[in-house]
Amino acid sequence: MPRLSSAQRRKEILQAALRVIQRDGVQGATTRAVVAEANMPLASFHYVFRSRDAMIRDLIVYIIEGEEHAATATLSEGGDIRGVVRAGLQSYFELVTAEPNREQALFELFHYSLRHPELSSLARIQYDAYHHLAAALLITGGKQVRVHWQIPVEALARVLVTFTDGITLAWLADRDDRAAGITMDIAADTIARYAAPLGEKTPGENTRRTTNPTPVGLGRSKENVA
Amino acid sequence: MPRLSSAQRRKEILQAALRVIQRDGVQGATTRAVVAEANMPLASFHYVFRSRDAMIRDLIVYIIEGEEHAATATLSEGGDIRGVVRAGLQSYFELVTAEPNREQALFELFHYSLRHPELSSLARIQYDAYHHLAAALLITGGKQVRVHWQIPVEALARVLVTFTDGITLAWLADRDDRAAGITMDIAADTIARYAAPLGEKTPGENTRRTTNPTPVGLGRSKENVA
DNA sequence: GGGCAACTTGGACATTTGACCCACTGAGGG
DNA sequence: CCCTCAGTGGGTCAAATGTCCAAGTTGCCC
Repeated sequence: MPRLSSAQRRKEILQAALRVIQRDGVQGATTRAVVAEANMPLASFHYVFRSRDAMIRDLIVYIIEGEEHAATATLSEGGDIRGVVRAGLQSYFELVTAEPNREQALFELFHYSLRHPELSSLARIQYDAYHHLAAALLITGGKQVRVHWQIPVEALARVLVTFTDGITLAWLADRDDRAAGITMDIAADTIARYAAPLGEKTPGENTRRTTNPTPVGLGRSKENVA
Repeated sequence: MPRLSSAQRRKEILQAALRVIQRDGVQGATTRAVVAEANMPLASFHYVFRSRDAMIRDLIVYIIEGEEHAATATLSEGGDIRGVVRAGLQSYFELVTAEPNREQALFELFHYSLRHPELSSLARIQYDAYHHLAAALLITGGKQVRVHWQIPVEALARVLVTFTDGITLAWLADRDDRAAGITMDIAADTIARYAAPLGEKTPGENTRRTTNPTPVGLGRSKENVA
């Protein structure tokens, strides 16, 4: 076994752990399984990580960081906003079907975070990252086809993430590509409905746009929990 | 310890197991933890269930059956369709906030099913149940305010489940009631958009309805996996 | 070249956990 | 009254698992 820096070894262990979790789930990611996947002696594990829990924690952080990098390339060019959104959803979906185990792993890690109070902040961070990413995509996508959003992008971003989560879960359950496609059609319609050409004033009613969506944000809602 | 029928004992163990899972997660539902929760000797467990895995399997079935019963009472009366849908979402959401651990437990059990090939059929059954339930709600809800659905209810039902899943996940992560409310507003708009007054022909364009939603189901989609 | 810090590793240990076993109890039918 | 059988008790086993230590080894700085 070659001599490695702690940082390098740490990274290799994390990557091995992710592979194991994709294959066998979070439960399967025992210290022994991970070091076997990484081709290391068991003792190397605790040289780098204080405990298995600490490793999982670092893994989640590591994944979140990686997540933010990727996925900005899903934007197609040209067309109308509905088409852009639909294409973005499609390319996300193809990622899911190509690597379903990866998505499962992310969900499991998410629920793992929720279960462990000391990690629950990571669950929030994970979703904040998703929401920011979605908002960024909406903004650049909107600019690309010269529309603006009629409601705060944060709200729309949340809707987008809601769709991707829901679509992914249902597909993981029944692997029904066609049904997922239909849901994505509707999702694209829904998002596109809140776009308006850039020059247009907010409640513009001229072109082929629809009647104004019901004002949003006035729903009865309880207090926001800290 | 009173003498019980096998069926009764089975049920008590399953309920205890669910309580344990809500509290400590699927991992925490060891045979010993479950029988402790149920106030039974360990031997009773293996008297009723062949193995822990068999118990988990039965538990999932048990929960799915219970799920189908409940939740039909979430329909409010009167108003427009958008209001009915919104109110239904709200009452679902209040269920989630009241018992977040229950939802977490359901998700974890779902992912547990996905991980174990011999249980993966249960994952599909679980979502089929959700989709049927949602379709039934849409149908009765639609009748109540005298509208029909312009696209197959199966598709809309899937969208509804997509929303509830996504909303639940995001809320579990950040506990943001207000954001969830906004997403529900949009969800209600989205669903309501595919409703039309009962007398009206399909592509009716008279009242304050919007332009026709983009035809759905023509999206590019790959083959449907068995 | 010596020394020191960083790194590596082969075991070992305590716990937890699923599963099982076998003798025992008691209620109810014959 | 006896006998069957559901249910109990408590102990045992083997496997899996997280954690740790103390003895090695390597490379680099003085």
